[in-house]
Amino acid sequence: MEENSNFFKNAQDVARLIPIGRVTSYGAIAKYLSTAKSARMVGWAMNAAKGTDIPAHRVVNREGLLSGAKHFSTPTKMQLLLENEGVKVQNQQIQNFKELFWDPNVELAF
DNA sequence: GGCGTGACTTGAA
DNA sequence: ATTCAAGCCACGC
Repeated sequence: MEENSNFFKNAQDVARLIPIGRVTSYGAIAKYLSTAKSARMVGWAMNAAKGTDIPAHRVVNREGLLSGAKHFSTPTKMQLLLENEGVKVQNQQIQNFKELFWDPNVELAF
């Protein structure tokens, strides 16, 4: 079976729903999937999402830091992608993170 | 098949 | 406020 992991599929699906110029956190997605403690798996799902149409660069940690930037093709790719969407990033930290934060639990409102 | 690691988060001390 | 510990589960060795 290759698609038995709903978690991965859902996480990737949610990530794909992130509006341009917005960002979210692994925990937010994990919590949306009722698995708040499995935030790490979201990161792994993003790892699997690389090379797809999934904007993994819009997913950061809870501090607004581009923790996963080093896993991109280039460490600066993530920041460039975000800035390309109008998101200000400085020193791997998203500016206005609180305003740009896109919470699936709220925006999607279940 | 066990052990360590990891794109994290939360809660307790 | 900061630091420490534990939980989660897939993947590689």
